[in-house]
Parts: sequence; C-alpha cells; structure tokens
Amino acid sequence: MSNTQFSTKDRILGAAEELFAQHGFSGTSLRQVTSRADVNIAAVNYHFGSKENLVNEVFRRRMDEMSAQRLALLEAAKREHPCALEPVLAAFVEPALAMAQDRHGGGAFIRVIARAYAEKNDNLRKFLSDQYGHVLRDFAKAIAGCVPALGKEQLYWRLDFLSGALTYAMADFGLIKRPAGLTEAAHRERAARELIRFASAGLKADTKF
Amino acid sequence: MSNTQFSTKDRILGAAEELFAQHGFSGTSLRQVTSRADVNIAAVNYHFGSKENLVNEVFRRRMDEMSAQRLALLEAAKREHPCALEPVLAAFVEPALAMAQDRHGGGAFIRVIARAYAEKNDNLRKFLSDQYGHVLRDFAKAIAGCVPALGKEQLYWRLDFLSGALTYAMADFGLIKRPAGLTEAAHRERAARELIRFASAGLKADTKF
DNA sequence: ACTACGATCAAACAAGCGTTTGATTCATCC
DNA sequence: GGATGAATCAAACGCTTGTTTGATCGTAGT
Repeated sequence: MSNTQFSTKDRILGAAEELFAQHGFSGTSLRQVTSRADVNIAAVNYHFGSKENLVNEVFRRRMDEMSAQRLALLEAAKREHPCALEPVLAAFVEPALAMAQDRHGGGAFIRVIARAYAEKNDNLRKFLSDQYGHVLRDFAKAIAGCVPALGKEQLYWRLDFLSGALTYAMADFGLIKRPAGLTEAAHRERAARELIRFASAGLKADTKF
Repeated sequence: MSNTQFSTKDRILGAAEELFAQHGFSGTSLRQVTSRADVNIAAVNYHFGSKENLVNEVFRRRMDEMSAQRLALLEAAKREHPCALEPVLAAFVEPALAMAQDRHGGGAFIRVIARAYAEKNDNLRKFLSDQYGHVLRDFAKAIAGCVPALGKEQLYWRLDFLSGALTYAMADFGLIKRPAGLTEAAHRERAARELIRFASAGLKADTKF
C-alpha cells in the first residue's frame, strides 16, 4: 500500500524538511522522520546512506530550484534595469518568498535555511558554500555595480546584514506576528517589499565614517 | 582539587555556553558539558535540576547584564542626543559587541542567542520574551521617536530586520571572515559601526510605496 | 516458471542519552 | 568530637539514538 503519488524518497525528504524546521537537525530523530513519512526506519539509510546525507539532500532539492530562479531574475534585472538596485534585491529576495509560499512544504524550508546558519555544522556549510557560493558572488558583483561607492569589504558586510535580515524575517523569528486578517501570501509579500526597501537604503548609506 | 577560582556552577555554565554555541542545545550532551567543566555528570541535575533549566540559566547569566547595559545606554542616548537615531542603535548594538569581546566566553554567548532564535524552542522563547521583552519595547519606542514617519507596523518590520542582521553578523555566520591582521576586538567594532550605519539608513528609508 | 534485483520489513546492534541513586567526602556548628 | 547537611562521586537506571542485518515482498526480464 502506502502513498503512490509520492515515492518513499520524496516522502522522507518532505517529512525531514518539516521536522528539521521545527526541531532542528540534531533535535530530529530518524524515527520521527520515518514515522511521519509512513516508512520503515531502515529506508533512510537505504535511500540516503546516512542522516547527514539526508540533511544535504533536503537542501539540494530546494536550493537548486531557488538558485536557478535567483540567477534568472538577476539576469533579467541587469538586462531590463541596468544600475537599479531594487530589482537586484528583488531577484535575491523573491525566490525565497516564492518558496516560502509554495504549498508542498516550501515554507518549512525557509526555516531550515535559518537553522543551517545557526547550526555551524561545518560539513553542511562546506556543502552549501561549494554548491551555491557562486550565486552569492554573482549578486555581490551586481550590487557592487549598482553602488559603486561601496568598497569590497563594506559590500560584504552589508550583504551579510541583508542575508541575516532575510533569513530572520522569512523564518518568522522576530516580533512580527501575521495579523489574522492577512493571508500568509500577503504577509510574505509585505515582508519582501519592506525588506527590499530597508536593504536598499542600507546598501546606499554613506560609506565614509 | 578542581578549580577553586570558579565554582562548579560557574564552570558548568561556562562549558555549556561554549558547547551550546558550537553544537546547539540538543546537539550538546550533558556528558560533553560536565567533561569540559571537569565536573561529575550528576552535578548538572544537582545544581540546575534539568538540562532545560541549565539552558535558561546560561541565558540569564548574560542577558541580565546585557539588558541593563542596553537600557542604561538608551537612557543616556535619549538624554544627551534627543531625536538622534544612531546613538539609540549604538545603545542596542554595542552591549552585544562588548559581550562578544569579553573574555570569559562572552563571545560564545552571542552565538547562543542566534541559536535560540533558530531553535524555536517554545519554552525558551517564552522565557526570553517574559524576561527581556520590555527591553525591545523600550527601544521600539525610542526609535519611533527618532523616525516619526514610521508607522507601527513598519517599525516592527524594520526592527526585525535589525535584529536579524545583528544576530547574524555578530555570530559570524556570513561571508565575512576576520582578516588575519585584525584583532577580534577591532573586527567586532568594525561590525558594529557598519551595522549601525546600515540600519540607520534602512530605518530612515521612505515609508511610502 | 524461474531468476534476479531493488524495495521494504521486523528485529536487533552498540552506543549514547538525561536522570537517579546511594555512598562518600568535607567543612561547619553545637 | 560527634552530628549535620551540602557537595561530589561512581555506578546504574530505562530509554532513544543512528545504523545494520537478513528475511521477505513484488515486479521485471528471459
């Protein structure tokens, strides 16, 4: 029996993603995962080899798509609005937003990303840096083109601040609780608009002290 | 024998703080903690009752001092530079910075804070909100006074972005790696200056869309 | 019909977990 | 100097962890 619409592998990835978002990587046991996925405990090691590799695959499934979207939007922004900062920021922020709104558990993934930063899991960080570091570098270049006064070091600092604000806000960590009258989609969209405005001003701030 | 300069309790708190920063709460075992603290495994439950309560106490030890510093600097800023935004932001950022520089492991604590947000541990979040929520509210009021055009909702969004950027940057999560020629203190100070500048511009950004 | 093979299963593995126990040490007070 | 009680200790508690095993199922190929 079992769900024929999604493969065992996919159900494990989905269950893992949700649980990792809720309880973190080390806070989630494989038995919780396999129980939610309605799958035998041995299936994880059969399909993924180890828990650690399962974590990587949870990332790969979403990040590949998100990175591709980001880079596509970045190219479009550079082509259609050369030297405009906000479209570049939108290209960075909106795929994360879209992912968060996506049914099929994308919302959980945003929180998983936030966890990844906190975990300081060297193995995972190396994996992410190896696989997706070029995306960040492309954005850094594009932003540097829009704000020429920004030195390299200052640019990196401000990109860090943007990343922190994005993860933090998208993961619902802060003060902001979604008003009852607002759909989650509208709430996320509001967040993206506010963040782009905030970050745009921050990136353009004076560079001299 | 054992270290007479610090009590068993203090050594447990210090070891726990460092390990929580490195491996997270559920990723750190009490045996790791007691082994690093050079203390018997039973000491944790004797002095703190449970692992969960140990987590709370790790926070209380630092947060009480940091909150007091923040509020004192905030009062001074309001008194000496009324309606100036950057001193208010400095009052928020610099105690975190000072804590991070402090020998006696304060640097680890900043990373522990970042973890706390990611963990979404409801018990811990309630503890933090109950104990230290008023500090954030005071800063919200002060910032609102400096940037009157900001609506309440926008203010909260931007405060969330600030908190995210602060935690993220202070915890060394991002791209920025400290240059070898710079002391850690100088590096942190640079971070604080950059962040204040970035956030100040972001908070003052246009409020209309 | 038989084989071959990937997928799934219950069961067990050793290791590690948070916590508890009961004895022991050691300074303090009468 | 004997009693008191907090602090520390080795050892064990029952339970969960990630992983492995070997049997079994179901489907494809010949």
